Amino acid sequence: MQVSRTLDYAVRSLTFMGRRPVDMLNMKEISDSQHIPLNYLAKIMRRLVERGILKSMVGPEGGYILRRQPQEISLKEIYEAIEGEFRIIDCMDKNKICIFHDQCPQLPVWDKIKVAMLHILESTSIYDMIKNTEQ
Amino acid sequence: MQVSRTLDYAVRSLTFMGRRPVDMLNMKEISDSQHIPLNYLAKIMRRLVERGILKSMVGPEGGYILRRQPQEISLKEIYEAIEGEFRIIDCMDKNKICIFHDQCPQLPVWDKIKVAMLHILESTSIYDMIKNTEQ
DNA sequence: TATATTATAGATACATATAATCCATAATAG
DNA sequence: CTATTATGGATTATATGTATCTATAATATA
Repeated sequence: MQVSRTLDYAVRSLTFMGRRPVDMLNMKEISDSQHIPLNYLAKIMRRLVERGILKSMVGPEGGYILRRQPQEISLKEIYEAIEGEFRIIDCMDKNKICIFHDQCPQLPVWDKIKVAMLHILESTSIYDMIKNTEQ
Repeated sequence: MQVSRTLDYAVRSLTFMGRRPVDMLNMKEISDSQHIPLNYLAKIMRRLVERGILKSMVGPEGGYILRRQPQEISLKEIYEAIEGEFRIIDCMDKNKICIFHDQCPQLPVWDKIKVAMLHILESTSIYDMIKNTEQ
């Protein structure tokens, strides 16, 4: 029940970029400043581009830039870009039905937790996180 | 960010036992009815005994029984018996300080989620879960 | 047009955690 | 005494997460 390092890397990069939302930043700048292995960051950035969170440009002076305002990018989107659909136990997936599924005593609790978490993830934007550390 | 199968096994076993709170049940009964590998269940049971959730008796007619009423055992206790202290990101642990710790934009969000989850885990007992599936 | 710089793509390797198995031992009811 | 049950620790297997490597495609600018 832990936030993966990969998600941490993604959030780190995006909050860093959110502080300079008009600059095109290349992977090396992000990798160096945020202490993320360059090649690993490359894979993360691709997912964020695919998801429509970032725009990329190849070539000299190229790099990445947020596609939308920091206020318009939620933590839920970032989570889903990295981890896929939000689900805290496999059997929430209709395809992975367990024999106890229909009479499972636990499922309502996990669902309640899921709803509470999703609410926080949805209502938190990159901007909100940046504010956290600005005085 | 997923509930481990081990925790699922533990909750499954305890809700099963909570339905027959006065019977001494042996591992084989639990393992068979709940579809949990016997030897793996043995390790789980030990942790629940150590934690004071179960009482065990060795020998013929031995087995396990809840130490307290189902209403008195929270999901949080079960979680902690299996996974240790509740923490959704490593840097919440004082020993694993990250260089960004003091000015981390993410930490307040993860903490908010942690608090919300803990609240649900604390306020849910074995009895509450059993009720979920009784008509 | 050539070159240096940057992202993209996929394959591969490595590390760590989770899940499962196995075997020997201790306790105890009958 | 014997069969039954839990205990304890060692070991193995599997899955997932993390990291690395190499080659390729795009493009600014000299």
